This record gives sequence, C-alpha cells and structure tokens, in this order.
Amino acid sequence: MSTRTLLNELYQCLLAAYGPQGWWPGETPFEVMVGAVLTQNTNWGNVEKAIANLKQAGVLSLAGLSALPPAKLAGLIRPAGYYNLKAGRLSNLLAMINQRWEGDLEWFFSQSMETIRRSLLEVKGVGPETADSITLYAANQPVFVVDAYTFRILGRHGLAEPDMGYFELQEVFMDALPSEVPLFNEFHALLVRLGKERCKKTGPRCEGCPAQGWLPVVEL
DNA sequence: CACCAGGCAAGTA
DNA sequence: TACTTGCATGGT
Repeated sequence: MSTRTLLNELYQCLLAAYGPQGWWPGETPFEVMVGAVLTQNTNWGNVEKAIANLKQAGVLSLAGLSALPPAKLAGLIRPAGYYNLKAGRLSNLLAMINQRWEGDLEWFFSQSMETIRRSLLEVKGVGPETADSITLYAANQPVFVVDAYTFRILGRHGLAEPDMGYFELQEVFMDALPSEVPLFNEFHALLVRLGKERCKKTGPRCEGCPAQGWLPVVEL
C-alpha cells in the first residue's frame, strides 16, 4: 500500500476513535505562540498555569511581555518549568518580531510560510517543532508538525526509518497529504493523543485500521 | 519513590 | 558526526 493510503487510513481511524482534539487551545495567535515555547518538553497542564499567570498580570501581549524585566517574566512562567531558560527564549522570539517585523504579529504571520519558518528557526531557543507549531497553529499556514510521538508511531508502523531526521519525516507527511491546515492541525494532535496511550493493552481501534497493531508501542 | 511531559542548545569524544 | 547533559515544575 502507498504511504498516502496508509496515512489516510491511520488518520481516519484516529479521528473515528478519538474525535477532533480542538488544538491549539488559546484565545489569540499570540497566546498560541507563547504556549508553543512554554510547552517544550513540558506537560500542557503546567503551561496553562503559566499562561493564566500572564493573563492575570495583564501582560499577555507582544508589548506587555516585551516590556517585562526578565526576572519578572521568569517568575510568572515558573509553573511551566525551565523558567529561566524559557524567559530567555520568549525574549529572543519577541525581539525578532519587534526588530524584523516592527512588532506587528499580523504582518509577520501574513508572510510566506517559508519566510515565517526561517525567521522562527533563526531564534535561539526555537527549534523545528516549536517553529512549525507556531507556523501551523498560530499563523495558520500548512506545515506538518513532527514530534517524538510521530517518530515512535510511524516507526512502529514501518513508515519511518530509525535514522530519519525531523525534516525527512516531515516530508513523508507533506509529500503524501494535501497541504490543508485543518488536516495537518488535527492529524498532529491525534498522533499526540495516540502517543499518550502508550503501552496500554487495550484501546480504541477500528476494523482493518493500519493502526490496529499499535499496541504496545515500541520504545525506539 | 521514580518517571515523564506537545524540546533545544551546548558540551564531549 | 553521534551521543550526553542541563534546564525545572507538577502530576501520576
């Protein structure tokens, strides 16, 4: 079977089993962007607490966060972990937008997808997954987000080689699927959802679904 | 108690 | 180039 067919069936199976995941939670593109940095290697629940703190303090805006002293910012995002590190990373990201795009987030997000991704990747502390998450979920442009779960799950189904890199695995999806924001949005969220079910002996499946052999998930 | 979560960069060999 | 380590809180 072609990769395209397998991915389509996997997607349909996951959607039928779990339903739409409602990603990315956040009231504004700016909030989504901030969340993308805060959630690096961090449970989403902790990120929500940090974002609540920022809202409470009335600083959840480009101008608001930019004006905040580093130590103050670190204190507010403390629940998200790595708070000193992430305060610096957020600061780097905001500086890029302020300097290169005159602090105009809408203008930045209206650029071409490659311009957005390249600009984000130049920021120290923003890697491939964070850059693509911001591009897809905040800027609403059709790039497929890959993460650790994606490697594990695709590897388990023989669609990813063990030595494949981030951009190579991304190509597997983007070569096989139509470039549609809603599809990329939901597919990534569903793969994360499936990844969280790791090692369970039972779980939702459908007849003939290529994901039926997913349990238990093999650690790579 | 140990383990890990919607990563990334810097250091080591 | 290919591993390893630091970063840190909070839930299970």
